[in-house]
Amino acid sequence: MKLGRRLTRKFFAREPDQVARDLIGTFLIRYTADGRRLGGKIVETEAYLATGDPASHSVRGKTARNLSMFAKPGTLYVYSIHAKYCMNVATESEEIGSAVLIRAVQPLWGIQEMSAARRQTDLRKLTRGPAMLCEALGISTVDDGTDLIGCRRLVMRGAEQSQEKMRTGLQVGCGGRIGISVGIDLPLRFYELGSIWLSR
DNA sequence: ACAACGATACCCT
DNA sequence: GGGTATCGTTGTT
Repeated sequence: MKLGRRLTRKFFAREPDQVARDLIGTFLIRYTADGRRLGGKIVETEAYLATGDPASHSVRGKTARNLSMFAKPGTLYVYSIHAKYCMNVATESEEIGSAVLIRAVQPLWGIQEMSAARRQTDLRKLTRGPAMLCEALGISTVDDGTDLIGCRRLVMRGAEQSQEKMRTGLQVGCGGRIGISVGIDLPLRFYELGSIWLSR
């Protein structure tokens, strides 16, 4: 697996649906305290808009909880739900409350560690959902507000070449978002077509 | 101080 | 596909 460059501030400083689409096929990597690598390929994301999106946590403006959505693009927004955690990355620009939810990852590195963290040996159930992947990677609200640009412990990297995506036939599908009751008609969920690692 | 509620997932069927 | 455990955030007393 050839990794490309770390994703830049500029990458995240775009509309959340653009970022969500382009994140498919990139790599999410967590380095443990002893330097081991956990993570894999991002195969499913959802965009949450700053305006006109009733499902977005930023819909009622800035609060203590969603502060990281309004931080610099590339900032991690981690929130708790149902006694679990979900991770997002802030997009566009500071003071604009938009983000991309990471929904599913294809496990590639640190299978042993992630299985232990998930208390789960079935690979298909390791990172197949936003809360699952956070548990597998050891991400919680202590990571909220982390600036991904320049963070040593948590890294997002591109594929080696943008052409590589085309050559390996990675195609991105799009549809309505999952697990919410409003704004489900908006085509803001993105996923790798044909992937067996999606949340649903 | 407290109760309701989720951008969930698990454990059944 | 349905019921429910579980807990931080939020809005209401």
